[in-house]
Amino acid sequence: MQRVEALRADMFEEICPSTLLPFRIGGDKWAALVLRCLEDGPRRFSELRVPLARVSPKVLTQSLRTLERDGFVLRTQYDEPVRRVTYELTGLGRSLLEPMRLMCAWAEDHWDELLDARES
Amino acid sequence: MQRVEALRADMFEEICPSTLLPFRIGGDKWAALVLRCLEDGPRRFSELRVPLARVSPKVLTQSLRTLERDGFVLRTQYDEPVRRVTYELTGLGRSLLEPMRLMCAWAEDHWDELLDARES
DNA sequence: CGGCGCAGTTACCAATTGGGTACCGTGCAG
DNA sequence: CTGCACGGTACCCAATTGGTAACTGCGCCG
Repeated sequence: MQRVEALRADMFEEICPSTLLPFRIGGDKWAALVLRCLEDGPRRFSELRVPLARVSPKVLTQSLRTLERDGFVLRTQYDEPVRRVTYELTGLGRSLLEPMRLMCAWAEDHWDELLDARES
Repeated sequence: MQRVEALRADMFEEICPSTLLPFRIGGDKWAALVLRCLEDGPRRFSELRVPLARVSPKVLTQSLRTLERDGFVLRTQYDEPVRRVTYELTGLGRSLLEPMRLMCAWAEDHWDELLDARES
């Protein structure tokens, strides 16, 4: 009944030793990962916690609040008896995905050079 | 006799309320500006201080050292009797300029939306 | 009634970042 | 001999970031 696939717990297992990358997207450390989680549509808080298990609820909330404040994410609270909240990309947020992909492309292209530089 | 134009003191006067931008390039706050100063060729420490007058020498040194460590900038010390040091972009550093320009383009395109979001 | 899932919040703590001010040694120019 | 430009260091401090652990209130399930 779900419109899109669930997020996988290992979504960020292998990628992104992100300290190597000379880019940062969004205000804080986890913003880029959150944005990627929202690519396919709205997600609930607890859905986001699955791939971002390494991030404590407090920190995830912080990240989401900042993203909301800056207009990249829309938070919606449903007043069904049982509490439900979703987060989704705004137009502005979605427009960030393309630059993000370009940066990932850059990083892939220059991966070896980055590693070389760090070793010495 | 200088190969390229001097850097202007007002180079960064008007632009970049950079806290608005959802991007960060390089490890620290000033890295992006330093890279832009080196676009046209090697520069001496004191040349860099002109447009970056707001940045104390200590902080500028930090920034340059990080950029050097990460392989984006090459530091060269000349053993002429009078002390001379230059900084220039490496190939890797130069390759960062293009993504930087893309991000600036993105920022210009979405400037209004960014402002709107921040106001509310 | 007990406990669980949801969507957080609160209190507290440690590390990192960012920055100011002052100072240093060398080599010239006057 | 004095002083200045150069390319930084040394020392200290404040703010921000990132993080843990514990707790909250609500509704539901059994």
